[in-house]
Amino acid sequence: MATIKDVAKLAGVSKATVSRVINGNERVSQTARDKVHQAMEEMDYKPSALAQALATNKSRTIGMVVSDLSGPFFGPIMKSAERVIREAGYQLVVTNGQGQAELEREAIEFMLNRPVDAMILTVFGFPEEEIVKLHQGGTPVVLLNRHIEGFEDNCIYLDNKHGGYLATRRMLELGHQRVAFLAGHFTHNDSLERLAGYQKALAEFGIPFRQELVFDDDYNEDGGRRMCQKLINLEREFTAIFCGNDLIAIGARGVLEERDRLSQTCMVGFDDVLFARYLNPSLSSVFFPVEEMGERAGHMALAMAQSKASQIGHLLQPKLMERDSLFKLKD
Amino acid sequence: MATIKDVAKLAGVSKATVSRVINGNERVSQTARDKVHQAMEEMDYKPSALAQALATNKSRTIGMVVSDLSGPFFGPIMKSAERVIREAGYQLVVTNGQGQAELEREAIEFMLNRPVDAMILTVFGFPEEEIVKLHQGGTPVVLLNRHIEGFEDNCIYLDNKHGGYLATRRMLELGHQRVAFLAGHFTHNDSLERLAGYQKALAEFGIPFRQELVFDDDYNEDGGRRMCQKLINLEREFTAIFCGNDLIAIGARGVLEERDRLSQTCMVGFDDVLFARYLNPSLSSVFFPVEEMGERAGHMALAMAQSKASQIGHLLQPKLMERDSLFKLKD
DNA sequence: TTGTAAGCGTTATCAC
DNA sequence: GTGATAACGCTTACAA
Repeated sequence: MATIKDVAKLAGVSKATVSRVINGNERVSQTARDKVHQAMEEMDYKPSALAQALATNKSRTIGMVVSDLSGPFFGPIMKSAERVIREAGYQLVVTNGQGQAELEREAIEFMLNRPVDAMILTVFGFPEEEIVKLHQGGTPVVLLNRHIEGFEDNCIYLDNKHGGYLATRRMLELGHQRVAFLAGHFTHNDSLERLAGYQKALAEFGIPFRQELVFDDDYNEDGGRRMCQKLINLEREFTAIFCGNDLIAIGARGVLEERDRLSQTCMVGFDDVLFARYLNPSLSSVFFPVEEMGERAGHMALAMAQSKASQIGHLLQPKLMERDSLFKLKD
Repeated sequence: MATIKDVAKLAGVSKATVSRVINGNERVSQTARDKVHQAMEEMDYKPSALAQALATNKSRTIGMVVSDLSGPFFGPIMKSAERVIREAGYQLVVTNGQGQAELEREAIEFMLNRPVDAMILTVFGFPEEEIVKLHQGGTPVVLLNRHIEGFEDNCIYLDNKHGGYLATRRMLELGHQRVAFLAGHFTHNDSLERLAGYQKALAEFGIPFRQELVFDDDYNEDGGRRMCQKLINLEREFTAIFCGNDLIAIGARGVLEERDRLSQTCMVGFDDVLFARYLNPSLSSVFFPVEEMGERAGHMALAMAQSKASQIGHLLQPKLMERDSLFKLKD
């Protein structure tokens, strides 16, 4: 690998001049500039990002910690963030936190030592204070799907309450009076917010909130199965179900089908992951603008990495995607 | 941030000694070692991976280029590779190549300047010679899903022919005689190999190969739709369809359903992505051991990064997942 | 066993 | 405009 020294020698100038040419903006004579360019060309010289980083204390790298490197939810977030970041000449480094505090901490430390110029975090186990401390410690943080008081400027999150409201309202409009809510765990703030939206819609329609129609469990297929089984086994009356996410919906559908109630049960999921539309009957879902979240996260992180101010909105709006699983109450 | 110098001063030793302690294996007196450890603790010292990389010419970083950062296929590959790599104390850097030569080249250059100790590539546009040259240039390359002659030791790929064979054979066993093949583009080697398996099965059953039952198009839902429409519009007789991947299968199913032929058409997809089992009727598919591929890729890249020999298998075996969409020929 | 000093490939501060 | 030269934080001969 050719170094700046080699280029300098070949071009007959000093390293300093070559460096100036590389970094564009300096005052260098046209003749020197030409010689340098030619030499760089000739040697196929590429500056070492490593050495640049050491010298400037800027790595042009953005770190990202996600809860699941695979999976339909984080994929599009990563993808759109990566695009934005790469277009800016930065590089994205992603690691998996798996939603576990320990792994998340390890992932973050890893990136700190690297280092990165900013971090995009989707962490659940990692405590609030530490996130704030991290940011104050000099590594700017963008926090996704989590809302820390006094730290709002660094957070990007969905209007979960409105999402819950949209889904529930639509089912009520369609005549359903008994709408169950199979939430994810209420330790997740998202779940609580969606519950609030659910309640708001009920109130608007003058329907009393029934605690016995609300369940919480894991945010996955098994959780969905368990909640739906309880719902049925306890003989709770219902004609519609609002699910905390699409995986829960999948699990619940399995149970409904076994009990031969699938076609009579109105259902709305959450996130609108890719396969929702492929199911049969297709699943209605509250669309989560994942790509937009990724883009905003990328832009925000870049701005912070360059200590620029940015006017990026913190709140994303959900949208109800109506499909087969939404229909009028049958009697 | 505390540096090695600070630690040395606090511990009352030289930087060299601290460095020796950090890197374990050197001969350092116990007393010195203790003092250093205590000082590191006290200052919460973390060595700069950057400076280490510059000094040693090893970055403890593995780069990966995928064709799609989101999506059900690459997610699990990345996830398992990341786990393996992280457990070894290395870091994975992923970038998106989108299957486009230009982007792929850019992504690779990005990583070269970083630099990375090894690369895992899933690239389609990037030319063979350049891949080999890259490897010989000193950055070890692991190549996924592509098979370059004379470069086999660096490739990990699926036995596509066997996959095509398994799927087709099963449909023939179930009595189907007219099995269509909706492939991805035949510019992909994978497609050609699967075709070979398809033909092998036909031959075994003494059924003549009919070119008019084979179509090629994009490896996605739209491609599947188009191929299936052609198949039907051209009035080709068929009772079973083998699809080049699960997205093609999804597209084809859509068309079949519109024509009211879904329940009578036997179908097998390829890859066995997450949602195949969630479809209704559930989709049979040739399972692609993506996680194993990711793991092997990680191990192989690590071995290469450390110039160790590795005995990692290059060929992965597919498996047929039988679900609702596989059934006996109805008459 | 330990310290000194050179070097990794850049940038940045000075003089000239 | 340009060139020495000292950083940046670490590793690694080589000497002691």
